[in-house]
Amino acid sequence: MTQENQPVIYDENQIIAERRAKLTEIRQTNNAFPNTFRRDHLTSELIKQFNEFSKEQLEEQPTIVKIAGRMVLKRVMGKASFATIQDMKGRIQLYISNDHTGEPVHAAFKHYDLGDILGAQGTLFKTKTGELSIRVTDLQLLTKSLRPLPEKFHGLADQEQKYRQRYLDLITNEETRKVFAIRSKVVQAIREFFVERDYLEVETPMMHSIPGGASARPFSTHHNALDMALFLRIAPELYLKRLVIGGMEKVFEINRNFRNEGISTRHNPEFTMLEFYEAYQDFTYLMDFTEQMLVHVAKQVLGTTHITYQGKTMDLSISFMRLTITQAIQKFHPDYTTEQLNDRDYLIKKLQALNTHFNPNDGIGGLQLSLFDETTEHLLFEPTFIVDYPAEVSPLARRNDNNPDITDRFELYIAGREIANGFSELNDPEDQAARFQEQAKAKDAGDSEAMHYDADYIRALEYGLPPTAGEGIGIDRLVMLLTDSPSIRDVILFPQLRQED
RNA sequence: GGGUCGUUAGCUCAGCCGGUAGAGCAGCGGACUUUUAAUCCGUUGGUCGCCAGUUCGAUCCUGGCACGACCUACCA
Repeated sequence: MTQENQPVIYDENQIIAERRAKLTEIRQTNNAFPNTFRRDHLTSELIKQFNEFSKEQLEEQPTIVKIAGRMVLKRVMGKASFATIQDMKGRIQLYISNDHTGEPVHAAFKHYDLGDILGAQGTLFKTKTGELSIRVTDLQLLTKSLRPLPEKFHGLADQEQKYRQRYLDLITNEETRKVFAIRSKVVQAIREFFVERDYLEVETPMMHSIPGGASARPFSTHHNALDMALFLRIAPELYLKRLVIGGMEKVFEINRNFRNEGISTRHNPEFTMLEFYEAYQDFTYLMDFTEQMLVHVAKQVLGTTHITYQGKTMDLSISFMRLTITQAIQKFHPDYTTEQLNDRDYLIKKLQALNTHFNPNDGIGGLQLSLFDETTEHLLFEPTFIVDYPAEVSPLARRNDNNPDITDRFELYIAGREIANGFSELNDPEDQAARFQEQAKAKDAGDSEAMHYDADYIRALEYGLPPTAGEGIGIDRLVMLLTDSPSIRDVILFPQLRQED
C-alpha cells in the first residue's frame, strides 16, 4: 500500500498521468472513493422489465431508477450527452443533459473517462430510436479508473493479455463473460443432479502425504511444523473410497487436482475434477448415469442437447457408442485384422513404425491401448465409451469376472478428448495390495508416474469397501465442449502462465 | 522437447526490398440538446521486445536471448 493521499509519480504514459491528475483534483474537493451510493436495479433487468413499454407509457408513469456500473461508451454533444453503462448483467444507456442534471454535473461528466465507475439516478424513457434509456437527474463518480481500457470496438486481442489480465478481457469481451457464466451453470447443474439423487458433497484433502488415485507426477511441498513432505493431490479417489468404506455410500467432490506435467490447450497444471462414487453399482450403471447427467447439464445450461464444437455437431441425447479398444481401432482403421491386433510382435512393430511412445514390456492390452491412443482417440468425435481396459494400466479398477486381464472400466471420449474415466472399484484388499506392489516396482524401475504403495488405503479396504462404482469427469474439458472453446485456457479464469518479466 | 508464426503509440493494426515511423480508437482543446463504435476541426503521445553483429547509417538484414500464440509429443 502506498501512503494515502500522496500521489505517487510513476514512469507511465500520458493518458494515465492525465487521469491521475483528475483524481488528484477530485481528492481536493470530495471523497474520491465514496461507498454510499446504492443501486436499486440491474441494467438488463430494467430492459427485461420495461423494454415493452411505449415511449408514452414511460412518460405517463415515470419510473425512477438507480443504477451503477462501468462507463464503456461515451458520446458528448455540447449541452447533452449519452453514456453506456455496463454492470454484471448487461448495459443501459444514460442521457445526461444540462436540462436535467444542471450544467455543473454535465460539465463534470465530460471529464469522466471510459472505464470510470458511475452511479446514476434518473427516469426511464425511450429515445427517438426506441432505446430504453435513463434520463439522468443525479450522477456520481464512484471510482476513477486510472488506466485506459482496450480499444472499444476490437477489445483485447492479445491472447496472453487476455489470460494475464482477465479482468480486462471480462470488461471488454461479452463472449468471455458468457463462457464463465456457462461454466458456473455447468457446475451448478452437476450439483443439482447429484443432490437430487441423494449424493453427499464432500471435500477431501488437497495435501497428501502419499500422492495417489491417478498416474501422474505431483507437485511437492513441505510442512514446516510437522517437518514432513506433502504433495498436492493428483486425484481425490483414494479418500473418496475411504468415505464409502465409512458408510457415505453416495459421495461426490468437485475440486481441483494438480499435476506436475505439460501445459497445452488441453492441460493446465491445476484443473477441476468431478469424482463420484456409488456403492452397490457397477461400471455399466455409470455409463447410463453419465449419459443422463450430460443430457441434464446440456439442457439446463444450453437448453438443448445439440452441441456444436469447432464446426462439427453432435447430439448428447443419442445413446453413446460403446466399443472395446480393438473395436474402436477397427472401426476407424478397418485394415487392422483381429489377428494382427492380438499379435504382440505385430503391435510392437507397428508402434515402432508409428514412432510413438510405448512400453515394450506391456502385455497385449497395454500395446493395444498405445495403438488406440496413437491412431484412434482423436477421431472419436461422437460421444463414445471405450471399455475393456487392461488391468496393467488400471491399478484401482476391479478385474472382469470372465477375463482377469481386463477391468470393468471405461473412458468416455467426446470431440477426440477423454472427458471421463470410470470403473467398478477394486474392493479386494489383497488384489489391491498386489497391484500397488506392481506399481511400486514400476516406480523403482523409473516410471515417475507410477503409484505409491498406500498402506493406509489397504488397511481401509481390509475393513470392507462395498461393491462400488466410481468415476471422474474433467470439468474444464466438459466446459470447453459446452462453450465451443478450443483451449482449456479459455475456460479457466486464470490459467497457469509463465511468470511475467 | 520439436516445428511454425508473432512482439511497432494506452488499445487495434499498417509500414519500411536499410536513410530512426503512420492510421483508427483512447487522450487533450474546440463545435454540437436524441447519440448508438456519434460526427466534424485541431492536437499531444513511440528506446519499433532485449542484446550483439554487419553497415556511413538498423524498427527493417544476420545471430543470440526473452516472452507469447498455434501445431506436435507425454499426462485429464
